[in-house]
Amino acid sequence: MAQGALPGFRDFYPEQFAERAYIMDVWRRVLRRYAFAEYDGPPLEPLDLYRKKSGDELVGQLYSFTDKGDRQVAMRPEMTPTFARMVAARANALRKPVRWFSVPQLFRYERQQKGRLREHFQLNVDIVGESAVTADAELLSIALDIMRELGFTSAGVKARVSDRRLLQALLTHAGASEDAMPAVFAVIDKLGREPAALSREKLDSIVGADVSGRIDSFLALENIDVLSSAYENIPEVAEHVERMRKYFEYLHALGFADWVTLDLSIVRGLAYYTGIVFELFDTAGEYRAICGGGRYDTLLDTLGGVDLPALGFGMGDVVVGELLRSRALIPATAPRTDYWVAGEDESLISTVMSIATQLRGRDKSVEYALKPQQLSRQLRSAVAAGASHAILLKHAQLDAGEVTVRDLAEGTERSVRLTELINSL
RNA sequence: GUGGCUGUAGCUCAAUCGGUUAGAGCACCGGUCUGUGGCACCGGGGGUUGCGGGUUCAAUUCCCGUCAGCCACCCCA
Repeated sequence: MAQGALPGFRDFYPEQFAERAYIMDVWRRVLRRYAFAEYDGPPLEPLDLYRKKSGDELVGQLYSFTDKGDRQVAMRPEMTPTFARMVAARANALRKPVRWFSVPQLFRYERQQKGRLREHFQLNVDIVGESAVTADAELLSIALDIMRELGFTSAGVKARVSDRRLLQALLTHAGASEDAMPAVFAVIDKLGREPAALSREKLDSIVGADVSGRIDSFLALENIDVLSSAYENIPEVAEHVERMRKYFEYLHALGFADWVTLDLSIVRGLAYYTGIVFELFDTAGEYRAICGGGRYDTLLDTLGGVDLPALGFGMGDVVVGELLRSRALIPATAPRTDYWVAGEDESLISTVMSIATQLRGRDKSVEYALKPQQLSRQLRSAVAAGASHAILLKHAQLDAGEVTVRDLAEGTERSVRLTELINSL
């Protein structure tokens, strides 16, 4: 058997390429509606660019090597550092808020599994320079609008939202100490991925049973109004609850109230997020997160030395593609050939070419048999190619300047002057 | 990186208990067809049974290794 693609890499045959193009078309179409501009950067970056943000554990998962100039380089595993560099370099000149998106191919050296390869295309959407919660609502609205455009409804896809500032305030109010916070976040992040009893046990050992019990009960809250009335008299929490309440209000105004649920256990790893965070899931729970993002107000400072608030999300093509395929939501590709030109015998090949050229001059997609074939065989090829019309050339008709145009879907045909046909296009 | 399952034609599968030249459908190419497509019939190309080693008179079949795929873990995008 022939050598295939490298593990975790994909060959895109025309059928797969069509799926990928469909997804990317939707991404670009929706982002244009939200007035975002597309950018890109290099697929290969200095290894150090990723060391700063991620530390050495992540470096182990990078597709990295030493180039011929003895530079340590890595295939980009994410877009954010590149984005941060680009924004930082022109921070003063850019009109704020910056509304940019990109569709980079990203790489990571990891064992592949469901919904996860060593390479994928990921839509990256970012807003820079706006700290108001309106920006958070606008951002999530984009992710949800994409899912709607792809054919999903609020019954099939849900966004779970949280806010790290709110979670922190609630934890503090429940009695968790500053020192315990990172460990508590780690346990909360793992809720749902490990048995509830184990999580509870870990939590008990970090903060004690009393605090742990209080944490358990507020994590279960899914209704912002309940949360709101429970904490309205506790200023250090109420401030953050109020922001979340507004977030829901704005999402309602943007038309996505049904798609969003509060879930304080959403932490988004232990990464760089500082505020509102969200993840999109299929409601059947078959796939990993479709998309994730949130606010990262300190990252541009860390990476680029520019203190600007920012927020963004990433959405990969692999999970989205699997989900679309399983829900039969990928539209059939349209026939790609407009005309198939067929001659009744070999002597007409030059005429076939000439007519094909005229049709192509009218921006039509045209094919014809490259070797002599019987007319029946040519028509069979035309159908197989998905052509919508065949143009049949016969000596008797050509003498009068006419050709036969056959509608391959209807099975009807008509005789028409060649010049008229061309000029009508 | 760890563990489990699976590898036969481009695809889906077959091959008795380990036994002759590894078969079939679909797809592809051609013929019947000097002619107007999807049908039918006939023919053709395509395989180091993932790869390597072992056991055996004999391995697609049993054993070991390896590679690849799937799934889960780790971790995250």
